[in-house]
Amino acid sequence: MTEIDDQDPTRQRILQAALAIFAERGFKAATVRDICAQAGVNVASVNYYFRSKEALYREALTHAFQEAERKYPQVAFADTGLPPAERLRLFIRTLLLRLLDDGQLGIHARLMAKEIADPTGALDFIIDTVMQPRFQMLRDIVRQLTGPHWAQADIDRFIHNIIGQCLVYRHSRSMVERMSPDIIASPTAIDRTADMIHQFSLAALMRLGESAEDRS
Amino acid sequence: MTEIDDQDPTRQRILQAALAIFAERGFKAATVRDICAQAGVNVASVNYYFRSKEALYREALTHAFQEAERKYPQVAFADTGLPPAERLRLFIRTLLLRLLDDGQLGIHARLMAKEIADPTGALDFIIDTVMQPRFQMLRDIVRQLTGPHWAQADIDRFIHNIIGQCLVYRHSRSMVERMSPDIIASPTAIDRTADMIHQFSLAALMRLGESAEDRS
DNA sequence: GCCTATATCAAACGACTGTTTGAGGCACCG
DNA sequence: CGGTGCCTCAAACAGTCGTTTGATATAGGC
Repeated sequence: MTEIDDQDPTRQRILQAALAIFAERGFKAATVRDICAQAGVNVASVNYYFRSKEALYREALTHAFQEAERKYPQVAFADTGLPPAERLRLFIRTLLLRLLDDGQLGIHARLMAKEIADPTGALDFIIDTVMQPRFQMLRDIVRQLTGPHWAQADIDRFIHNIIGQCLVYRHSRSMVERMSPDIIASPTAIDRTADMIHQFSLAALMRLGESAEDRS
Repeated sequence: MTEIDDQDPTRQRILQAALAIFAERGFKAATVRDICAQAGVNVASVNYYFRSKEALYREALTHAFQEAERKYPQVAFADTGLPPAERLRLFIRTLLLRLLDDGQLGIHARLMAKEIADPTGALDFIIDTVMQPRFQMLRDIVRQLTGPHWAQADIDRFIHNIIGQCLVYRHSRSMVERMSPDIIASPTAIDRTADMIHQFSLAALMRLGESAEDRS
């Protein structure tokens, strides 16, 4: 929180507060007044430094992405030298930990999840430039694990299945905590959950790969 | 829409309109004026027939649940005479179809998804009376498929994984449609998607069951 | 000292929200 | 006919939202 010391502290303070509140409540439910209260500045400051709430939101999104890429690059996941099962494990683990981390680390993952659940159109360009290549990488990994016998549409279905297993712990967190209070209560439990998603998905992909091979 | 002809048509019209709009936008984003406009009644009618927007929401939720149970009971899923793999298939298929159905059939599933994603506390009692037994049934099914070697917490993780695979197609619909435009575009494609979630989950559970057996 | 640009502030604006009000319409009953 | 209860309506209410305004303070150049 106190890492950036620009020549413009109040602007940065607004940006940091906006990140936290947008990530927590989404674009529409977040209010300019709450952001300014958390930043300790006047309400008019948002429209002074940024032109509008929407422009602040866009800038917060791109800022969060650049910071995340700079500080926590998905380098291991992108390393094509690693075995595909290990790359899948790293992807799942990183995604889940970020989705459930309430601190600085998870902000951009939670922003993305909110934006995807209730799109404002503000980060279509981020989706095209960041998510598309990442999705393509998942396509390669999954295809390596299942073999060449599945259609592209089914490979994509597998990917959405895997991502969905991670997202459910954020989008349906209230339900998860009510039905199974222990499984995301501690860092150890979250680790185990990430591991289980990986084992679950890997087991599915390998068995489906084998059964598809049999049919050929 | 024109199935219920009570002695009180306008009250029913409000309820129907509320169901559609609440399911589409969630409690907070839905406005009383939009509901009344869709129902073709005055704005004051909501507070006349129901006491408040929140009371209307509660009544809409319970009404949706009773209607869904009456018209489309999860009877096949609950049939313990069926093999567990088939019961799992029916559960996944029914859930996904309801989540993606924009008509009357899917309203209560989409209402639930919205409520779980952004809880108002209005249906805690529904969760306890309806979801808990259903979740317990899933526990039995999954345990039958994996064998007795997994801890209860991990069984629960598998269940959330399965549910998450279905929910992602609603919560992240915009992302799914952007990355893979074809996989939920038609009823045929949705059928295939439901089938793939089932195959994916079944393969995972069986393989994890075998590997756990080996270790014992 | 004077001027200008930048920054901050309380206050207000207009649009929206859920809710309340009070006047009226209408059917029914004595 | 007069009255009673149920319903519907436009209008207004109080609150919140994002945004704008105009005043005020401060710092730097000449």
